[in-house]
Amino acid sequence: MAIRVFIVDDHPMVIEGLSSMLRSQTSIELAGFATNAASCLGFFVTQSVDVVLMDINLPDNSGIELCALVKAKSPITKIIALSNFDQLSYVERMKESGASGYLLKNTPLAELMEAIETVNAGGAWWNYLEKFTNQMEAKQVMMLTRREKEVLGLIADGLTNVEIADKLFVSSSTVDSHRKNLISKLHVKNTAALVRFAFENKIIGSHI
Amino acid sequence: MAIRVFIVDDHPMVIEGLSSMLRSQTSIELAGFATNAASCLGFFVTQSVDVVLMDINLPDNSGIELCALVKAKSPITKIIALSNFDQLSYVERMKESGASGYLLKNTPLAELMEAIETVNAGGAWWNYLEKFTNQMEAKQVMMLTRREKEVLGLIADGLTNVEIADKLFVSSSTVDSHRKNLISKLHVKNTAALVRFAFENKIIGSHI
DNA sequence: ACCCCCTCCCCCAAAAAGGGGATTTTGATT
DNA sequence: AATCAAAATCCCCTTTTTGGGGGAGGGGGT
Repeated sequence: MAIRVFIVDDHPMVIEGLSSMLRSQTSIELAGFATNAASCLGFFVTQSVDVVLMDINLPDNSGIELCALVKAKSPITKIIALSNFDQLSYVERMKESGASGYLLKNTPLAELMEAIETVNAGGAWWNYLEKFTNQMEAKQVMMLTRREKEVLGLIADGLTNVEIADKLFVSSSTVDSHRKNLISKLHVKNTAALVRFAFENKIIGSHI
Repeated sequence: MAIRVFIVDDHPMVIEGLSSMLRSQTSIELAGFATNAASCLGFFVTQSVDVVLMDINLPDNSGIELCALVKAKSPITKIIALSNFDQLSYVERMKESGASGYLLKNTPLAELMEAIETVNAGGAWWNYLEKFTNQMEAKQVMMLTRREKEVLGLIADGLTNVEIADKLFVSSSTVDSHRKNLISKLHVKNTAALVRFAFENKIIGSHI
């Protein structure tokens, strides 16, 4: 019997990525998806699934609340929280709200399947801590400051250092520093890769 | 009497976007949707609709063939082709295969409704040419060549002109030309914006 | 007191942008 | 087979923008 999975994420790209990965798996049945909390709750009025992959950051309702609401409507359903690097602080709160596991959004298929099967069988999947403490510096990688994210967004808009400096009322040297820090923190070597990385990891695009 | 609409697109995000737009319209009845040609044809074995919104690019069968097959099974059904910018070359072929209209995937609701109602009433909706020829160069915008897309992908990977040249066994001048053409065709002013545009319009990254 | 963030500056090399122009290859149409 | 348009290839020039390596001071929070 296939594991019924539901996806909640406000980023179409994430839904697309996950669902295309899961479609290749015969043991998974994609029951549906939602891009906001309301339509997710709407789904659970009439239906239920085995596992929900749920983004922590949602536009209308935080994943933390939604998690509790879904568990209230369908206690058998297992919830796996999804997030990007920069939202790790909320993971513990998801656990308190009834989630059974946690995954980064860019998790490879093998681990995704393992996690789904584990929580579906009643297990937990909270191994993210190991991953990050293992590398010590990886934690740094995730932590983009407010200003850095802001600059990153403007870089992706196609603005040059001077233009960004102009917009933020700072010197172009400052913007240059931020740019260099971004490149260094995200382990990329130029702006193109920076923008791509930012997009794929939804560092920009989510809460601009 | 509501216009029965069916959606065919391999991107869940597109289906979700379109259906959520159409759900708000009382004059539309969403009859169903499919993410591939096979399940679309399956639907038409037993049922029929007034209008099909059909992606040009499908995984198992090209929209061009599917278009003809659907028209064969249900001649009264009107088909509107859907695509992104970079697939305009196929639009004429859709017309030849029996489609009644064409829309970009990110078309606003008002125009979407107008198009559906027009083709349902027996009319045609091919005004994309006006939009693009209005700006003369806009037609160019959509037409990225194979090589340009290839270079764009490598640029987004973070490679420099020299590295790309090395990989493609051409001179860096050539890659530079492609880069300039991309910037010019897509109406952006630097690489960062180029990468962003490419991502948002799924010229790259559509199959992560 | 300390660390991190934000701010700003230096130098220099590398890469990209903006403007030209040119030739060969390829594909489709007579 | 000849032709033509489009694509792909290559080169010149200059200016602007990034990238890589530093260092350094002020302010806020723990």
